[in-house]
Amino acid sequence: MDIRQLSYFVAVYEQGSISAAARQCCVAQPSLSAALRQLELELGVKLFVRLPKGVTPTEDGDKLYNHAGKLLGQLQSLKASFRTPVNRVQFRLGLIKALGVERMSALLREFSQQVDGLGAAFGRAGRALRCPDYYPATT
Amino acid sequence: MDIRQLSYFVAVYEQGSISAAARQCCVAQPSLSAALRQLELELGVKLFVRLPKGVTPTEDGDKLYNHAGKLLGQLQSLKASFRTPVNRVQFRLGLIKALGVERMSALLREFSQQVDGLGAAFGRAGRALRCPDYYPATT
DNA sequence: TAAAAATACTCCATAGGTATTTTAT
DNA sequence: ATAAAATACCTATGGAGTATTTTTA
Repeated sequence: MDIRQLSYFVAVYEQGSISAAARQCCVAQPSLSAALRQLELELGVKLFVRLPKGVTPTEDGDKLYNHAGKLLGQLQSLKASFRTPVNRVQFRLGLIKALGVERMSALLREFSQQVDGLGAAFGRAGRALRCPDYYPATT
Repeated sequence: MDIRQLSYFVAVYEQGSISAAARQCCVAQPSLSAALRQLELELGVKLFVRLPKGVTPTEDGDKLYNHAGKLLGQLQSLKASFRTPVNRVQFRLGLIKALGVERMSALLREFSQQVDGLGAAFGRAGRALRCPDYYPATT
């Protein structure tokens, strides 16, 4: 069990649908299905009943949701307590799809390295990630 | 930030040494060093001062330790609330090093699949992991 | 029967290992 | 001088993707 699985679970719980949660989390639907399966396997309980139109939590699902909410909340407060209140500077960043993921990613990496303090906000310059085409972000 | 990093951090904090914590967690010392570096990078603070004989927490290290303790505690209680209080059966399991990790791992996997309910206790039959030779478990 | 979930694969980022060098008192 | 931490490099596990099939009211 890890943070990732729990936050995916929460998203599914709140959306009432794995696909909708996938759109919200900007990951592919099978990734969420897999995470959910792991969680159910580890806990040894079914968390949702699968219906042809989404999912609904079981009693165990409800129970986990309460726990998970508190836990994720605490993680948030932990992060918040360390986030240095830097003086923020507004800027715009234009990106076009035609650039392609890899090149765009490289540009962003270079950019974030040149702007001092941005690295900390982003964490490390990440890998090239794209929101899956199949699941456009129409939350 | 994830559970793994936080529990490694706690181990280092409580042991006062990365190497000692590595022995305790049964992972190699560089793995802990890496996790710690990630955490410090993400939070943007130094968590320990490195001394020739172990490490001592900074003020930020102390702060994180309090948060992390609560968070890990909550995770524990979450797991506990789902751990079905099965009727436990005692048994012994003999293993010899000469078997080799892969074969031993395969045997354990087969074994845990045959014993009903053991899978849940183990989680999924794990990958072949070995406690590094260099860091024998002399906690 | 149609939308959602599950399955079957492929890929690559990264956790973890070994070996070695650097650090700090 | 020496024990601990950091660095360099490699392997392989598994998270995330795409494509497709299966499920269920």
